[in-house]
Amino acid sequence: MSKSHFKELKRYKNGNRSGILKTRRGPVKTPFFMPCASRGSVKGLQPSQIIDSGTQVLLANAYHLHLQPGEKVIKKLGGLHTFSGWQGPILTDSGGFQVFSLAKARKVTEEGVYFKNLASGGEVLITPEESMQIQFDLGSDIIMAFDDVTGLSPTGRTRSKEAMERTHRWLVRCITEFKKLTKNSFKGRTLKGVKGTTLRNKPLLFGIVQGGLDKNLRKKSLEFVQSQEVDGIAIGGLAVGETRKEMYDMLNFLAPFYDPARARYLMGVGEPADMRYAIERGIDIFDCVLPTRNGRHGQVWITGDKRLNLNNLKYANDRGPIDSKCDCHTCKTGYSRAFLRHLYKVGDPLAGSLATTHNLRYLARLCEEYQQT
RNA sequence: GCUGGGGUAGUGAAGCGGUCAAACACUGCAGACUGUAAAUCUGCCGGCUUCGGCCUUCGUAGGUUCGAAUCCUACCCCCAGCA
Repeated sequence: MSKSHFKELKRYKNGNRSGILKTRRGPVKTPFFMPCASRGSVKGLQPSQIIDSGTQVLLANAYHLHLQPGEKVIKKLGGLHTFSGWQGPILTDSGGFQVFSLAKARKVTEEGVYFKNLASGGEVLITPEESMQIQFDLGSDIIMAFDDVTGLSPTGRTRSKEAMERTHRWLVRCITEFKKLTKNSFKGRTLKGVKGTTLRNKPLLFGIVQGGLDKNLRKKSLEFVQSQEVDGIAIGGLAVGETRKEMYDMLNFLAPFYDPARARYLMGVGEPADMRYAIERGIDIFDCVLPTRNGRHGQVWITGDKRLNLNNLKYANDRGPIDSKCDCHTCKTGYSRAFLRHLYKVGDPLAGSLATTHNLRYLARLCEEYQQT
């Protein structure tokens, strides 16, 4: 970390702030939401459509891209931006979340995590160092530390301390490897592919706070991560089975302790009400599968953070748009709820694309309400 | 017209004397989804229900039997082959 890559433009009384995160692919207004493009694409959408939604940054996944098609292939083909056609900033997740989501098929050791490749049956070891290498090869603009994520369902809260401590040890290893990988990345050098712009060629590195639902652990973890050479602070290990109240309590608790000079990223959260709550407690960045997955499954948000299931029979004759107050491409074009329902019923993937477009716009607009203009 | 095969819930399709309101699949209806093993998964899907059951169904009409979607008879349709 040379100097701060985050500029706070305005801080409001109730805790939220707006700012600019400077990435090597350009500045990004905060708060912002990143859709998941785990395997390189936001399912069903082209980059132009993603841009239209007001989306600034995508999230891709080191684990999934490592398995298929492999970071070496992507690197050879010019990096993930060239490969996928998305020229904006990309944040890559480290594979840490898969320690949780693929818990049935993995073994955690101090060295790293052994994952069973559920497609091929083989075993893959991801270490903190390898995660850094994968993300670096992909051409990530914001690299996430490799962490140990545990669930917080009522019966699965026993590993928080161990996971936090390992996450800290791994963070130190991540930083060492990150420095090694980026020692030839220069400030002020023009990045290939971004014409006419002079940007730093070095990606950012974010550390991740763990600690489960234990406030002492969380505070310790936050202090540890903030003591390290990281460009941003991520809150990990929330929205993984705990109650909404428990998550809110933690966000409230942590709010006073953040370093104002660094961006704060609440990982995995994307329910509008949760985002508002978090933004008002100082969070700048979000990602979540909800707008994309729910969109494919027929659920969309409408004004008031309410959900609507477009598969429902009651929309069969509804000639109105998803949300008459919405300025997304789907609503503005005039696609009716009836037509969208029909597309879901006949299994046309256009339904998912149109709904995803709407949902992404909904979250982007939510963030824009808080951004300094 | 003859010979053979067949008609089962919205569709396809099991069942071939009792444990059948009837497997399974699809469709239909509803729900879930928070750093994507997810265009996936779960529930319901004859009618009524105080959720314990009750009632009406397996082409139609009769019959055999304690008991039939399952056996017999007649009839009505469909399909294949022969005329």
